[in-house]
Amino acid sequence: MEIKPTESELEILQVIWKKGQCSVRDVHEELAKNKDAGYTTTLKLMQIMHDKGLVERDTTAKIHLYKAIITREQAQQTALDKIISTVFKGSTSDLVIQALGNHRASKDEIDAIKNYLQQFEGND
Amino acid sequence: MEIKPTESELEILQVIWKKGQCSVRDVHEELAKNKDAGYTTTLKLMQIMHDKGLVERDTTAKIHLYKAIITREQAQQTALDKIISTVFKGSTSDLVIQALGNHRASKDEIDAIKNYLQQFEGND
DNA sequence: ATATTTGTACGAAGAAATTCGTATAATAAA
DNA sequence: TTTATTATACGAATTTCTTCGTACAAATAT
Repeated sequence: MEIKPTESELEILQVIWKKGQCSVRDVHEELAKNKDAGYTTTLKLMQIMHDKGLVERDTTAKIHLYKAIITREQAQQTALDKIISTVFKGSTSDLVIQALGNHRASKDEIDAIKNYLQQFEGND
Repeated sequence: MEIKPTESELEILQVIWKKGQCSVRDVHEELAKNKDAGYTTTLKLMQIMHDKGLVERDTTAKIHLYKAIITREQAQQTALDKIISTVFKGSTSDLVIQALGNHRASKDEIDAIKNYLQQFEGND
């Protein structure tokens, strides 16, 4: 089964991931800070996401509450796989180096990565 | 000005980046290895890419030759920026760690990255 | 010279994603 | 209780992306 949220779906998932559980209004108001689209647009998108199985919802109350089914990690992996194959010639290290180079990672970020790499010491 | 090639445009750009300069047939035959779409589909896409300013072309001969305007690095950066902001909460190190963790980077790749990180030693 | 092949141009169908208007039910306020 | 507000449902218009058919020009082969 494919899990490839569209652009708009991703914006919505971000809000849900952050807040954990949301009504359509919760999501819409969060989106409205950066974007302007009608309330029913957000509603419709969330209904479609439900149809697709990206979110589940509790409809016991009048205000339906949505939760993510797909995890942030899954979405991250899907997104990574896609760009590694489409723009990075399949090379993970190219991606990593480009990411570090142009985003001017902070010292903390660099440290986190160095630290992470430690575990590969002598593993060959 | 926005530069956001679509999925299909990216497939075409990959071929052009690799070969440097291509006719529609060059691109189409390369794509045909993994996909099957008609020749005129590729042609049309490349014409649209020209309209959008993703590629330039030399029309002096009957067979038009296309070159990329947008570089692979630009496309990489755009793609990275997008996913870092949409799925990685803005955190480059999260992306790097996820990339290294799940793609089982080879020893060479890990070494390349460690090596790259050397340059940040004592830089703070 | 004529037919075939190989190329571009381009309109338009098809598919997917996004947006919105209107209907209608439930709750809250007057 | 009537009115206003706040929900969901859902059809349908719009937009963007993809695909292809047809027309026609140029080069090549017969």
